[in-house]
Amino acid sequence: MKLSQSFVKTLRDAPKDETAKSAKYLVRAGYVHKELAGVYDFLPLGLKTLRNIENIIREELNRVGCNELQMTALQNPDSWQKTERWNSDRMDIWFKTELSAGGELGLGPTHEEPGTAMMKDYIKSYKDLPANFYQFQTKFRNELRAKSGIMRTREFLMKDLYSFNTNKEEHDKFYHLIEEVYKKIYSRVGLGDCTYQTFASGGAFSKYSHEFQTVLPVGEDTIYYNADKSIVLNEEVLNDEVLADLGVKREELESTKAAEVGNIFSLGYKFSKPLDLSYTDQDGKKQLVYMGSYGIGVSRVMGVIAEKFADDKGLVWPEEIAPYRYYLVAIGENAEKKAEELEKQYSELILLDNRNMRPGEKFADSELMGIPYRLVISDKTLEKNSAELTARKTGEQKLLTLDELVAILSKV
RNA sequence: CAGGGUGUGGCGCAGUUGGUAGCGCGCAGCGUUCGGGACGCUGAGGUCGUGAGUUCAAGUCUCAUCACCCUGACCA
Repeated sequence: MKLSQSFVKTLRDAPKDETAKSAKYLVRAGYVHKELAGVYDFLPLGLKTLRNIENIIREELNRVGCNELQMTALQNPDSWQKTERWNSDRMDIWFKTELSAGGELGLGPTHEEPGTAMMKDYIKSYKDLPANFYQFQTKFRNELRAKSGIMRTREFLMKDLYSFNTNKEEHDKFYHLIEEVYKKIYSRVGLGDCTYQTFASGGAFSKYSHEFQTVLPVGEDTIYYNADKSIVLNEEVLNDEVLADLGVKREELESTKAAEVGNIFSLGYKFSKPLDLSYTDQDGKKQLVYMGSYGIGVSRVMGVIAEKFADDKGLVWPEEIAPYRYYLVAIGENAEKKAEELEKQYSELILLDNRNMRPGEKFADSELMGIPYRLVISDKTLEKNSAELTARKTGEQKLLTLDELVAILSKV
């Protein structure tokens, strides 16, 4: 990609209505544009980053046999009324609207109800189970207060997965499988070292749920953990009963701030019962479907990663999710020619800064944008038939011959 | 939703006791520069969030309202 083709400009000053470090940089570097409080446009670089995270999640879910589909954002009140979640007293984050022809509609904040209702058409027999589906879907939540840039918004991209099983035992196996999948996902997006599976409130239908929390000073949650971090729990379930269940003492736990980057829930019959999602078992008897739901806020994960790794010069993306892996700067006419050739061949990997600017500005932007590696080709490096490679994260620099460079580029 | 704060060119800000609205960055043109956010000259761009009111006169005072930010509450 050539930067000269982009309409996006980087900003020297952060807009004053952003206070989160990640939000300031995401706006300055041209990844996102703010429409309203908690409502953001994803610009080309931002969208590419978001898609990279999305694709990692997709790959890992598909690997274990999950089915991707897409449901609607517009919600029929019917199924929500059956679970009593249409009522704003029970769900105070609804965006509701009306049909011109009459009748109410909601903008989906989550999809348990429509997903359960939909599956009534496909699950009839024990032979139809187990089943699951997931989607990447824009969710709408009328939060009283949006904050922290793209980490807590009113419109956001979420991966939601729903599972349907004959009984708890079968469900538990899937639940544990997804636990492992999630760990792999967080590891691949670069959060593996600082993300923990925690015990959290399970609501009315199960004792616990699990959250995945990334240690982050500006996180909204407080988590407690023991010495080897084999036990981690959310502050909301820090009580005597839970401590007894987990076999730890309060004094053995330390606390830290963290941001929730995912959750997994055993739903049991909470939705299948009111919506009557059932199957006929081997004995010809009607049984309720045992359900689970598993969410990852994709755009929030992007915000958490931005917040986690940004330094005083700007964003620092882990390699797997960066919009481009190399930021290429050419100095001098011969170098420019060489750079154009490289960009043409590896346009998915290389962001070529061919804007008519001085090198210093380009270097600063490469750092602001957080591209993992900066490549500089100049008349000087060309004398040695080489290019200079600088790692964004460490600042480490080395000279590569052009042959070595091409070898690296072809391998990615 | 409670408490607090902020609204002035695209962005960041200044604006005194009420008296013709400024600066930096950015933008446009010309020239010199070109490995760490260059420089000179010229120029464009603002009903001061919105609406009422006080006054000869309001960016400035009063009231209302909207938006945005922070803390809290809320948060499958």
